[in-house]
Amino acid sequence: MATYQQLHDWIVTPTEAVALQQQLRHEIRIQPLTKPAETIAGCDISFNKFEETVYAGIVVLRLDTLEVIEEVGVISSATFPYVPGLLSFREIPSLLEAWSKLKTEPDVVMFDGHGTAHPRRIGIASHAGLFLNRPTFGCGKSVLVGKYDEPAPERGAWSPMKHYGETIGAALRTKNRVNPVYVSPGHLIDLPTAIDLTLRCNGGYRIPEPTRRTHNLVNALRRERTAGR
DNA sequence: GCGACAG
DNA sequence: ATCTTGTCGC
Repeated sequence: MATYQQLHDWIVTPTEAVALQQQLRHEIRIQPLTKPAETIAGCDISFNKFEETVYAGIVVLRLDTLEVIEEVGVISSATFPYVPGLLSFREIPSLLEAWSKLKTEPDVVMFDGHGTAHPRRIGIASHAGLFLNRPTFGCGKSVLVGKYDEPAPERGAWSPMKHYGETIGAALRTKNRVNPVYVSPGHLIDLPTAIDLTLRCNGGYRIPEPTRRTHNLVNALRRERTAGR
């Protein structure tokens, strides 16, 4: 089974969560990959509004063919509320449960959210990367912080996201004439590599395959386990 | 002080 | 995030 490091407790108050981020941000490493990646995993959770039950899942695919190698889904519970900037405290606990059930060890992990494109430079992708101790990056559908110039309309075009003068990520076009996705490194990876991997996960949709497939998985799980109430 | 605000 | 049908545009 896949393992991870339990760096700290998840039962914290919003104030303590921010303090933890300020402490953990210094451990994040933005650098090229140490070894070429052959497999990539997507992570996501689904839930019914107003309910604490969450359906978390992870789908692992081969980078060259995008064929699914493994997928796991778990039914868990999220106690921490959704607070902009503190998403990791709501989603990571359940995702770690799913992670522990994996038989395969993904070379890199993609998250539905941001990495360094965060007010304190430690979004869910960066935070999870520290626990998983492996390359991670974020690919979100909307911006949390940062400004950018509209990239060219063709797939592959991108422009840097800036925040307080620094480049924190990129607005990347994954499909012609369609809104861009927002890519940012999480941990043990750099922006150019994160952009490259995102483009390599093309399935013809705006959302890259790891995230898209996982989203479908957890939604199916939620609906079947919620069908009759 | 007034907005903005990943999923 | 989730709730939902049709509709405008390439």
